[in-house]
Amino acid sequence: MNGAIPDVVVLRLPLYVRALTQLQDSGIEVVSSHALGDKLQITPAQIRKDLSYFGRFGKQGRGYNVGYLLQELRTIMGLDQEWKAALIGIGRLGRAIISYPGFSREGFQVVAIFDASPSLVGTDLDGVKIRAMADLGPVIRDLGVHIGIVAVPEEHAQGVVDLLIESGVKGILNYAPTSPQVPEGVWVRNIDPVLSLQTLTFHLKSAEG
Amino acid sequence: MNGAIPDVVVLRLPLYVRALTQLQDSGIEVVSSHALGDKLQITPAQIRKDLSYFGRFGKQGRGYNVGYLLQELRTIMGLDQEWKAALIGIGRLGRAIISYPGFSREGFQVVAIFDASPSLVGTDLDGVKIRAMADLGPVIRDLGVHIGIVAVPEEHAQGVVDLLIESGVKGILNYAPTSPQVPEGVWVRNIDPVLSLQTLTFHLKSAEG
DNA sequence: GCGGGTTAGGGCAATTTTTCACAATCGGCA
DNA sequence: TGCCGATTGTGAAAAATTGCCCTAACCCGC
Repeated sequence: MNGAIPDVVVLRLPLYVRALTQLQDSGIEVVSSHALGDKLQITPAQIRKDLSYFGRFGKQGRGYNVGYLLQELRTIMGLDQEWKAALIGIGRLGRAIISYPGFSREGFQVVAIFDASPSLVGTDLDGVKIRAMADLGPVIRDLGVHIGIVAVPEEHAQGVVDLLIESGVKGILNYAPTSPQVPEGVWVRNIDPVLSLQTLTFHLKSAEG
Repeated sequence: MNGAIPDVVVLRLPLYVRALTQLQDSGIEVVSSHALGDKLQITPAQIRKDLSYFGRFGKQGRGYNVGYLLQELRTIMGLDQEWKAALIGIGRLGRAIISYPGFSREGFQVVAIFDASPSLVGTDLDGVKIRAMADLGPVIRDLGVHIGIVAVPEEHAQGVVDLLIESGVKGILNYAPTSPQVPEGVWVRNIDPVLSLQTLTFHLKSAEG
């Protein structure tokens, strides 16, 4: 076993956490790879293989203890700690993001907001001060921000990403409709519902024809 | 060559369309697989192989004509037509979705909104009437809705998905934090920024330790 | 305690996906 | 016109991912 975990596996881990949390909320204490697979439409073998990258969490003849596995996975993924994020761009999209309760509920706290518009800088939003882009580097370092959430127009996205990386940020959640280039050691996840819709239409069109 | 296109390929097609559109807007008329790969951080070989599933669009020694390839890809993906979507759930998230201009700009039109709250039913939002859940089936069939956008709380998501499928919808964009189960022939794409953040923290944690 | 039924873990095979390598072809230029 | 550098398209190789299957372990009921 070498230390590297395939990215396809990493992408599935949050699904496991989410499903296990649902099971826990329903009062279910034990789950088999088969039952979990049914829930997620993933084969039991794949779930067992994925988990085996990190250790042995199950018991033969019984399955996995939901609470235990959940706790282990949360630790593995670093979800047992708070993560500080900075939001860049507070237009319509940025406002929707900041008012979305899901982030803080899951341990992601937006501790700083940046925007290029001078009229907004200095005002407050949900108790977080809106700051000037020029202050991005120092503020991110002072506050110990781990993650940048990019919600600026496409044409500014790469510049903002570069700034974030320069300031030491290693993880970026990008809502701009573009694929930012980043160096080794920086991770980006892109959120673009339009791309998802477009993969849907491909299938819809294929099914019709 | 059999007709089935791997899903990994389908997931990349919209990236190509997006990048080509950017190139076109910059007035660039020809692009090589290498240049396109640089932009998207995809290897040139992979781009060529992906495109070769659908035909031969390039010229040796020169590359791809941006406008031509874009048009071909848009046709292949069905982006040369309008797609009708129904939004289910008009809470905070649903409002953000309806006010997002990116959908209509890309040819996706929200022609119906449904919500379970009686106080909202009958009112208007951006010129689209909010309707009762009980009307979902008939309205979807009457209006010829292709895609359902699910923005209801997690506990209602599966039920709404089932309703949509029953009404003949074959493509679903799901914003609820859960993995709905669907039969063969129905396609779902899930949007959950929290999952993306959690894959980021895994890498961030690994990099630190 | 014992036996039957169940299920994890892990090696290995099958499949899928990516990358390589090269012949064929194109445009431009002398 | 004919050569040269560049780039595609594609079969084959390599790598990655998934699925299969068997063994060992565990629970439960008796």
